[in-house]
Amino acid sequence: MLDIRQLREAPEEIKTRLRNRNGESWRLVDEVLACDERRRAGETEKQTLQGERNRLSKEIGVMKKEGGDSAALESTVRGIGERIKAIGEEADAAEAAQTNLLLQIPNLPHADCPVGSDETANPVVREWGEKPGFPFAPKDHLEIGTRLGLFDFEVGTKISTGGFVVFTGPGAKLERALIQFLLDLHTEFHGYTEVAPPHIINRDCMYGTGQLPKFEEDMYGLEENAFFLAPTAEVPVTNLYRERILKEADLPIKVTAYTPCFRREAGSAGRESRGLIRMHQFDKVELVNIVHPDQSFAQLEKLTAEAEAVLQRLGLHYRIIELCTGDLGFSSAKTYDIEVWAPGHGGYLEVSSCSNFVDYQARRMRLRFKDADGNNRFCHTLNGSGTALPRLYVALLETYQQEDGSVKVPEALVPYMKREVIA
RNA sequence: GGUCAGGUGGCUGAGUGGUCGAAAGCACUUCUUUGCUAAAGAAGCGUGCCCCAAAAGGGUACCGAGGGUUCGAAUCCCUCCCUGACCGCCA
Repeated sequence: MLDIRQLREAPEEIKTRLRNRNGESWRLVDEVLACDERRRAGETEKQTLQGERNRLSKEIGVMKKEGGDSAALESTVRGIGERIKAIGEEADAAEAAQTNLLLQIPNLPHADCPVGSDETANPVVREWGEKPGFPFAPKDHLEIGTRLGLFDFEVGTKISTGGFVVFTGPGAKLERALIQFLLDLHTEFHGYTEVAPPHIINRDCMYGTGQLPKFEEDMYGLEENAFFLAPTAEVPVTNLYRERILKEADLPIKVTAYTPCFRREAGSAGRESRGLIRMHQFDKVELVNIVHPDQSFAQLEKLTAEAEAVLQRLGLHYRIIELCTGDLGFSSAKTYDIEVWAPGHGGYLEVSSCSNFVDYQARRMRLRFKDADGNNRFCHTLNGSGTALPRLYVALLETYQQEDGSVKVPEALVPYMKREVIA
């Protein structure tokens, strides 16, 4: 949520920055300000009347104690009460409208965020490693995995529906090995605390991190959408700290979690979703940071490096791109995507998205810290995938495939897989 | 799922219609004193919003949430949520 005070002070600047995003959210700014004006006028009047009522009610109390007749005063106060109710309803309506609009306005892109309308304008920030060469034509992960019996899409569809897969035998073990490897890496080397949160999450949390109110249809709802299957661990983990006032010394907070993620992915199909690339349920290890506002952009660099460490240890070629204003997620001020090279697929696959939300989520969830002067200030929140599993899986199979159809296990995973080759 | 008991400030806990944002204790902060790894005393110590150019200050709301009754609600009534105990069921 944007700061209403900031909107009041610099509405034109905010509109300009919102216009760089896709969508028409900038048009809401004037509407919000109109609501804000009505709201404040109503509140001021209401509070004046409430003060009057409080004062007179006390007088009635005193009068009754002394045995006087308070009927006339009571009637006056009753009239004030009616006006409070009427004015209060207007003020409440204005406030509700204002909040509703604010919840629909996305975060401001960072001032340095490259301006562009879609992903073709995302600059490549850096690359690591090189595309591996093969003395044979590399196969894609579906062919490799099917031949080795690592997963079964047909039976996934049979017991659920399209977009769900069953990992089998060594394939299931590889999935588990990757989860272990990722959690160990982040807890042992990057200073993260591990949590295992619920996967069924209530609506308040969805508002807190920004999935609601705009993206309700992207999620799997339960109990008439009173709850949702978590689309990412970002939601439960960040909301662990919702409505809290932390001590400054508590920051930064770094929490990691493995969870399955559930997404409807309506309207996605084709080559970009072949095989494991886009599933309705997938595993992910998430990294969440809650930091001091002065630190958040520096922390975004560190967070990205922590996610990159995954690919480096696994020896997978990748590149970092920065999202331009038109491609930036709803709640984010700045985002780096990490894209891993998948030789059989013949393209880069997004395995991680590392974002700084600045105070946008924190304001929605009233997550604050008390600074040295005793003021309550909003924390900054960040998160990044560290990393998503299926595409990592794809890149591993395709990068480490051998001519005989077997797959070499990268050194970092051997202790978890307890073998050097999947054949 | 059922029955009963509860939900008050960071914590414990008093308050059953009026001067209660709320006693007291603990914790915390500052100061004083004695001195030594502690003790005693004093003061301070919730959050949001509104008014004010700002600071100072003032106002208003908040005692699980939302409604209602009343001149006036932490206190009475209704609905919901949550917690605990016991029973049932169960990995």
